[in-house]
Amino acid sequence: MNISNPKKLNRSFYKRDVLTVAHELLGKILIKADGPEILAGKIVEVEAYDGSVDEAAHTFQGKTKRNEIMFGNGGYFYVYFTYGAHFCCNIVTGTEGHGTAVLIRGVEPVEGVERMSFNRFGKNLLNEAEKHKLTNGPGKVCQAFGINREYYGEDLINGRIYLLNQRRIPADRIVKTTRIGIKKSTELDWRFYIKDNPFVSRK
DNA sequence: CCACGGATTGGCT
DNA sequence: GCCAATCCGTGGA
Repeated sequence: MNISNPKKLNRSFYKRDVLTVAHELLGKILIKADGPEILAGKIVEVEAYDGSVDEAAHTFQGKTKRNEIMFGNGGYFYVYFTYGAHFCCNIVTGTEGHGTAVLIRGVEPVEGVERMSFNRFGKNLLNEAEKHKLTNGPGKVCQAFGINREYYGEDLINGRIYLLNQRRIPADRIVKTTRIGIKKSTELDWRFYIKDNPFVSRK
């Protein structure tokens, strides 16, 4: 594993402003350690959501059973089900009462590629040319990692899912654009991705 | 109870 | 590029 500084991110990292955390999440390693097998991937694409100003956020219309984890402290996992088929996972940010989170839209596999391929396609990937299809999208990341509603509310400091610190991606390697797949608050440039990385869902 | 539509994906034109 | 598939959370009656 190509990890230079394998230290778990702590609570204070997540409790900051959602846009700051979104930026800094790029390049960090997402780990799922549930049982003997480790799955790991470098975060390459994210989107920020903030219910206080952002109509596209699930928290915009107040607290419900589905979104309540987003209103708690940062450093927890918000997993939701959508389009009758897909799970998407988010990193909750901020402090108590802030309905903010960062959607993980793309990761570059670091460890457990075989398992990810099996989770996605039911078989081992054959060609290098298709490898990017493993995890270049929010639903794909969850399917590859086996993330479902069982992980709703997982504590990223003491749980089966956590992040490892890595050097910050330089600003000139980060692209900032509008978010994908939403109909409201489309003017906000709250999507961030690592330039030229093949595991970004789209330009 | 019922209707609506979604932070997506993959297949087909 | 377009569009159907397919649950279920949410809100209103």
